Amino acid sequence: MTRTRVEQREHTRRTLLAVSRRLFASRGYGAVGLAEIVRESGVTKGALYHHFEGKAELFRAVLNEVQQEVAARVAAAADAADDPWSRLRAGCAAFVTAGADPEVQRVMLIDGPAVLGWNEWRAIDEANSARHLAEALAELIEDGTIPAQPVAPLTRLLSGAMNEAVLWLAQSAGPDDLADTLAALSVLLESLRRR
Amino acid sequence: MTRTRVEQREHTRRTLLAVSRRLFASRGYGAVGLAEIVRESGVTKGALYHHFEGKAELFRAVLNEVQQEVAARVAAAADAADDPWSRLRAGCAAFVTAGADPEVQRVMLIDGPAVLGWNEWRAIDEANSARHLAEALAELIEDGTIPAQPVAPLTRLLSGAMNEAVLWLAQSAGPDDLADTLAALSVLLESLRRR
DNA sequence: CCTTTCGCATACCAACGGTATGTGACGGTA
DNA sequence: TACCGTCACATACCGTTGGTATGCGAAAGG
Repeated sequence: MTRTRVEQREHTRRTLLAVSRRLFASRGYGAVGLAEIVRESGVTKGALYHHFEGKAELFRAVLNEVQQEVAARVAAAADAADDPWSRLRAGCAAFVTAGADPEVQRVMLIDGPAVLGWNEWRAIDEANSARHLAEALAELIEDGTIPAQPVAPLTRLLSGAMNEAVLWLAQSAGPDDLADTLAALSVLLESLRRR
Repeated sequence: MTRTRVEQREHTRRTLLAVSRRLFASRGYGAVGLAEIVRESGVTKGALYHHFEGKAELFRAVLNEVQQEVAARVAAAADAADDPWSRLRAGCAAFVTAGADPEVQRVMLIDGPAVLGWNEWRAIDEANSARHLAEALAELIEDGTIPAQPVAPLTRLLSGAMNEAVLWLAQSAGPDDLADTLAALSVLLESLRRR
């Protein structure tokens, strides 16, 4: 059980991240105290502040982790498709299904903007999952599938629509809600195509 | 300056609401302490807890106030139009412009879901501004302008898109961004029309 | 081995949200 | 108008929280 220093360091850091991620996701940022995090992590506050600058910084690390996982799932789904239009549709569907995880929602969509501020949140979002959406749209504009227009506003509209859809689906519990939402989203996406 | 009891009560309550609204909007819910609120209001914590059950309840009252103002602006714009389709478009445009106020954004769109939870936030949103959107869409579905489909998912998609658009516009600062966003939104809305 | 570094524990603090209790003025009643 | 109950609010206090300063023991480097 004797570890090297880098091993021990990484172990503690990962434990803190995993525990705080679970607690933040289940009860929200404000309702979780540092005391509980360090208790369940088996360390003390000294360890926490040795790895992170504070509670907000710890949350930022958790958010980054969640964002990267979602981005990976979106990217994987998009890469499986071959033409640009299929990539957009597959990526959007993957995002909506990935957001079904309640852990993702609370951290990424609810507390994220409130804790870090909307600007920082958007920067993280843009650097991960939303980037794929922007790239897909840019590609479709370049090849003429979508009429020429600024990419940023369109990206934000669609990103916001999907974020809200994910949150709504999480507690609507209707069996057809997912299908209905994806159908409505399809209509919106389809409308972008040049006819 | 001698007031009756109900006058005094209403005066204190309004002052607390106005001060906390300004502070919550400018620096966010978490960064504002009750001490500062009561100091700038010229009262003590006893007064605050006499009018509100706690900090979250005070925030809820502020959010309700903001929501009702936005809803009033949306309703006014929608009522000015005569046909259902114009009402939808006018209401959407009014919402986006009403959201330009930074006070509205931080309270209504950022801190709202995080402080009260998404379910409560959505209930307040639904009872105010989002209700007009749902009603307009239902009307358009009934008269056949929009193909028959569940109203709720569509409402959430469009509401989310506009919420995000408002937040993005607040700090993009580009002169054409508002026009571009409204144009992209128009395309999305137009796509719903039965052709 | 001896020293430095570093990962973390311990002890502590200021500030915060929240509560219990006191108080003085208003408002109805005789 | 004297009285008294109610009510709007002030005062004083408490437990918890995020955050910090310092101490310590084991691993790395020579």
